[in-house]
Amino acid sequence: MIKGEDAPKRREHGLDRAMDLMEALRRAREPMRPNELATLLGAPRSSVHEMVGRMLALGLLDAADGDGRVFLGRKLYLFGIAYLESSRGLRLAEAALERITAETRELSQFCALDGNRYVVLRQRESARPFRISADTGQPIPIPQTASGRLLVSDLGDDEIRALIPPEDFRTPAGAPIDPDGFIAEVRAARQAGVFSFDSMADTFTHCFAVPVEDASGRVAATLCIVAPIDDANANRDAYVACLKAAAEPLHGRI
Amino acid sequence: MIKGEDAPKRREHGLDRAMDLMEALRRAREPMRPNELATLLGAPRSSVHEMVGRMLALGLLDAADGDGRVFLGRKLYLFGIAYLESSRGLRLAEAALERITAETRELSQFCALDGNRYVVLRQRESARPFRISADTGQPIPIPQTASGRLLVSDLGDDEIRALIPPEDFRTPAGAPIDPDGFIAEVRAARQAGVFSFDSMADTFTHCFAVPVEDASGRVAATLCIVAPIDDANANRDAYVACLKAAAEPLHGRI
DNA sequence: AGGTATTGTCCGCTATAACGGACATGTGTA
DNA sequence: TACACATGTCCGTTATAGCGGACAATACCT
Repeated sequence: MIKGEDAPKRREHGLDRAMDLMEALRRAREPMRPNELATLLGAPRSSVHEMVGRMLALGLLDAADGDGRVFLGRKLYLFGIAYLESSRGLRLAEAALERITAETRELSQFCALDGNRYVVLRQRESARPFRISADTGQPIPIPQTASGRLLVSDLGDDEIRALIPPEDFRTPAGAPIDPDGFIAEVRAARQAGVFSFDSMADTFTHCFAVPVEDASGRVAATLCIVAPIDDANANRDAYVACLKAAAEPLHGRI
Repeated sequence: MIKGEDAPKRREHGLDRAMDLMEALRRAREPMRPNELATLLGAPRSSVHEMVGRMLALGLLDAADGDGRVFLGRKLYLFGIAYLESSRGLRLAEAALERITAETRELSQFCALDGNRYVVLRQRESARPFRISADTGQPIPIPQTASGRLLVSDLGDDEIRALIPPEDFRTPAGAPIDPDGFIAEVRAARQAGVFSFDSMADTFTHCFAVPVEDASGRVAATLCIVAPIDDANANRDAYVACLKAAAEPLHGRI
């Protein structure tokens, strides 16, 4: 199973290359030139040019601006809509979020892992005057999130260390996060069925997260509340109870 | 440019095959087995099996249910979100829809072509008690829609006939639509800068559509209002004026 | 203007991915 | 039970897609 160290001229499969291109554009969050993509990925320029051309023809990429820059295409948006409308998990989650925000008046989120990063799949914004919001779908280092403690809790210590890139053990501000302490929090969170802490993204919010289990009992997603710190302190028990109650009908149905 | 008629054992490129699979699943709107997909597409079973396996590993497809059925994967949803958040056209359209529905209290839509079909890309629902809604992203035969008259209006007569499949010249109920009459409506709609008719999808709504032009002056999308027939009759001029005003800032920016 | 760097295009080579067909397994029916 | 059919897996063959490198065109400095 272990491959040789000296990569002896691997020739990449087209689909993998296409995937790399789309992921690179998603991370960049802005259009790029074929050559930029090639250098960023360390891929042959000619291959990237040909692949970009083919993806443009299919609508997987769209031409941006006047020059040669490209970005994710409209086809991907249409596929995304189809996924959204046909995913039982997301439909159930939507109902759960509605219920949570209706009851608590706080921002609620449905989150999962995307590879080795955390992402918000759906969120329900509160009707508060000062609205707390976040970017849906944006990959975030796992250790920076409350949900992250739960989403990796089915893995062993070594698996967790192998999954999370070392550079992700840092706060948004750049301060290091201790892997041992993180893993300790992971174990405690899974045990308690909840994790909460003051957000690392700002200084005025507190995040609660509870697990949503799949049919085999593994943590497949989380439900979260992001609340102003004062609210969080005042309503901690009610918020946690609300989250757990909302997660109940989702277990085994994700 | 013209290929030989007798397809002499064409071997399909992997990316095209993957695209065919995803499109088939999108049209089916439900999970399918690899074999179903193979027979539906007329593709080799072994190739489809291998491709499905690779796409599952990449997250482009997800396993559905317990058995071997697959559907569009979460990755596609995440790409769709990235497109949505980075598309200037959709952002502008969102603002236009908000304005239209705020002013008219009617359902407004932003539409475009997806290949040879019409799709709703974004919509803004009215706050009416009897809400009129439609499925976003679902491909619909061009002749069944008011927007369709505008979206093909940059093509010549022959190009229009070549683009639209013969079976699409039918109402949802199955009644035939005359291609010549359709093309006449196309020309009149482009001339007037608006098209409206009673919806073919039901018996109680009326649809208005105005074009949104790209930088080269071609119709790249449409803005629409779907209203109860009585409202449409009572407010025709105001609705058309509202649509044209909302479309104005979008021209050349799509 | 001259020179350097960057980007897009073209083309032959070859590793390999799509294919076809055989095999194995499971499922429903007579 | 036996048969027919559908589905997943494996493997050798061969068309071809990804690669590397050369070339051309353009932009950006000095």
